[in-house]
Amino acid sequence: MSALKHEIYQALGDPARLTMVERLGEHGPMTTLQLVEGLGMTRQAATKHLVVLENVGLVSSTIRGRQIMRELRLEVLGDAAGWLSARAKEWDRKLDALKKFVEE
Amino acid sequence: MSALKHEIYQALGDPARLTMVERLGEHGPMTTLQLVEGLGMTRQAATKHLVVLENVGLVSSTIRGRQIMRELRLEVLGDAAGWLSARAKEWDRKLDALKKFVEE
DNA sequence: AAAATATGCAACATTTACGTTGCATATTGA
DNA sequence: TCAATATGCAACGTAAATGTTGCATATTTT
Repeated sequence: MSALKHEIYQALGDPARLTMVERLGEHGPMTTLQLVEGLGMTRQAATKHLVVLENVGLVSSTIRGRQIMRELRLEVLGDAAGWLSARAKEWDRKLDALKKFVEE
Repeated sequence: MSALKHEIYQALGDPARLTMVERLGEHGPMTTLQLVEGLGMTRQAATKHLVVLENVGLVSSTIRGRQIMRELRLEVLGDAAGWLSARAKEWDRKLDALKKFVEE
């Protein structure tokens, strides 16, 4: 599932979802019930968040018997991070050049 | 105005706001009216988006007579980009180690 | 087979986000 | 001074996001 740029950041822009992403990054694949722990919400609410993350490609799911393992897709996260970093650097150069131009 | 991590991504997670950030990065400081051009919304709507960007520190404003110059704060954007990149790399190592451990 | 576990799905309530219209205010330029 | 420009502020409407409850289904485990 490929997504527009802003959709990735929108997905990361919710505290519960960012926490889930962090957990998946720190501890590897886990189930809905493991992910919902301590978030202060129901399993159903957590599932909705996971669907959002899945829709933008940040998380993938694999059925394991009666449970579903959710996994962080680092390529997608890496792309989002890379794009932002590249823009920040690019704009830094551009705005610097612009500043010097104005000062002349 | 310092913000929680997810708030920065939430701010970037709207197409109109991301476009504004891109414009400010590409062309330097500009006014509300310049920023709203081509976005297909009223000036008042654009102002609200700019307030969101300002609240998370991504944009700063300076009054210039009857107009307001909006400026991209690259340090803040760089921090957000850096944090995401650092996590992506860190988790890549961790999950790789985890994978090898499981395979044994 | 029965109980426990892990999940899906749908209806619903509440809040937040996004955008509009209308009018007020301040600054600039003719 | 008067018109044009650039903006602020508030009320309002609508749609989307977030969360809940209740019940159904599928898979272990005992």
